[in-house]
Amino acid sequence: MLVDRATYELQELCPIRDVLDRIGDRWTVLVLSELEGGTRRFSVLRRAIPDISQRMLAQTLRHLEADGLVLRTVYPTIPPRVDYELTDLGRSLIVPLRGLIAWANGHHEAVKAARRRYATAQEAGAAPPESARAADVTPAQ
Amino acid sequence: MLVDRATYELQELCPIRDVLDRIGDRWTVLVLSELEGGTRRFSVLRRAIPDISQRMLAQTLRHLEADGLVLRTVYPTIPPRVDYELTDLGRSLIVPLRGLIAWANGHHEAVKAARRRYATAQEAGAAPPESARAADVTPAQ
DNA sequence: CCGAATCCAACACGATACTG
DNA sequence: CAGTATCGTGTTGGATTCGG
Repeated sequence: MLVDRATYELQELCPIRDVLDRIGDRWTVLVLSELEGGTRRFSVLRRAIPDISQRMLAQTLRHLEADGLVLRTVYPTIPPRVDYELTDLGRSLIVPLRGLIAWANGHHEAVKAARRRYATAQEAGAAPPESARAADVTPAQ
Repeated sequence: MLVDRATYELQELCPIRDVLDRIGDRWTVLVLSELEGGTRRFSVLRRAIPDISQRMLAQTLRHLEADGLVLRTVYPTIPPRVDYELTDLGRSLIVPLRGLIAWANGHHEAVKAARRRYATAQEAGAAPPESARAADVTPAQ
């Protein structure tokens, strides 16, 4: 069994869900990816991930810091400057993450193809041939 | 770099996000875990994952089917019977997933410890000593 | 420059009721 | 047995504004 059911049923927060809740959000993996290249400043991260909002970047970094995956260093200069870098724990997460990313890149086309097949199969089943449409009584709303 | 930025910026849906959106939801990994043990009927899956609602189980299975990770077989008997099983694509995803799960199990304590440290550090900074509380001018609301 | 606070829309999820 | 339909709710994330 993939997941340790006993731990899960004890309700003491399934470790898998705990981890997936984080890496499953929209930006965490992208931020980890940037930090893999070394220490980065907040503004550098923003520019590197153009469509992340300030709010989400700050939130994502705080979560990563709280989980001990990222180290945050504040330099009380003017203007202020904050550096972020992976901890050892953070770097250790990158290893299995790489496996998942490799799978995603390697099988994304297969997944998209499956979705197209599924979508067309669905309309074929859900949408009757045109000759029958006029008699369709199910209301659109 | 962990994530293929070029693909990401082309906006043609980053494969990583596409995969994480799915395995990041509440039930997908749990369902995959059950199906790893072999073919399962709908009702068996429900009993195996006690706190999943009928709605979420059906939805999760439909997503997995659409993505080509799970094969759905309907037997038009009375009462009806539907079998679910992993496809080859689904089984191939389980491999990297296992790595992530191993990390989660192996480092969950470290993450929880980091969170406790972070939480206490936060209250220490946010909540001034009692002697100063009376003079605190920042309104609670 | 870094980030907190607020407001708001979209959606994931659960509970319940109903169907073939 | 195996779902779908509907409703209500909490959470996620984006836009904007303010502060140190």
